[in-house]
Amino acid sequence: MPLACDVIPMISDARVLQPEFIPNEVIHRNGEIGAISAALRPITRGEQAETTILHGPTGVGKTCLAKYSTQQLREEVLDINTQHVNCWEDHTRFRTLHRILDGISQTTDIHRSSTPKDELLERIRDYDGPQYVVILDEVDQLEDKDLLYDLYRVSNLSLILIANDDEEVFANLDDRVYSRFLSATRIKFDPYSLDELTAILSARVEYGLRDGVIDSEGIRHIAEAARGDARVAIGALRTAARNAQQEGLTTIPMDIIEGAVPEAKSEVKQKTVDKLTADQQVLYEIITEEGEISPSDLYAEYDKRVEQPKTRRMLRNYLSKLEHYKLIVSSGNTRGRTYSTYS
DNA sequence: GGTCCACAGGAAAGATAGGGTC
DNA sequence: GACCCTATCTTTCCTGTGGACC
Repeated sequence: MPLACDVIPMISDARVLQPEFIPNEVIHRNGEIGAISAALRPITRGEQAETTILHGPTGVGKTCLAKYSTQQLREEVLDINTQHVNCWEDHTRFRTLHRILDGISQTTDIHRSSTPKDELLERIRDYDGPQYVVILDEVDQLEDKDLLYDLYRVSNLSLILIANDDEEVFANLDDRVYSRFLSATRIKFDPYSLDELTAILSARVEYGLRDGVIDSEGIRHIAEAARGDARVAIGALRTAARNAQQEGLTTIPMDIIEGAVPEAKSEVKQKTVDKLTADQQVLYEIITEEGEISPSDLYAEYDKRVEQPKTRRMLRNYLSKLEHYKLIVSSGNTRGRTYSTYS
């Protein structure tokens, strides 16, 4: 086996293997791209775009396509602003508004402690610059859904909303807000088929790895194991390439590919776990260890492990968050309820 | 059928943290 | 440094639901 220092690096462009990479050409989503472009087209005439809702399971390219479409728009329209807001991280009204203002450089004199959130909205309302496209990713995590109504009414501002389940987003909206979004363009994203995922991976291999590093059988194996989730597939490809390179190999053998798939799935899950608070992580840890556990046992075990335990009500909030992000799953009602890990 | 109890989740109030102003 | 204001987090209180038991 050649030493690592003797071999040419197999990764020619690591950016291509990153989950946040937006390719120059998106394949197998022509229908969805067309629908988003049509919704955004009014912007080319200086008008507000139609509100667009992208929904579907994780890893099907919703965020990628939203960003890709706004990039394409930037090439067509000289004067335009865009901003991506992750509502998991910026889930409060203040933070979301702050992030939106950040996209038009209006946050230098805004302070959490002294600027009322009403003033943030006023600033956005007063915005009279070029058309502004805001992508609200994971919009179902937004605490104050009335904000959608407020943003909807801002001229020069167009919304692209991204969620796993569009019904969940609008389930608890009052009629006034709900009616505004009835006419929005809704685009459903289905999981990629095996052939589609294979083609996506092949494109990444072509631009990200040196020739002959991985064969078509290896690519197809990753695509099969990813089960329609491009995020897992690209992660597995990245992991396999990295592991093979660390071993000083010039190609990626099948045993490394097979090991990379569960590792990539674990990495995807770990990224979500890392975003949890310490208390949320303790709950997740207990459920992972126990496999299946009743609420009362879970609360008791949590109390044992934490110095300053939160109230049961707070833990229920945490648990619903864990469930929403498919880290855990609950089954049964009232007394028969249990929590278990998501498989 | 009535009662009890575990549980989920909404609403409102309280506590806390961070930063500005004087 | 004390006070004030604000966003955010947490707790408290409450209601509704559904299974278990008599």
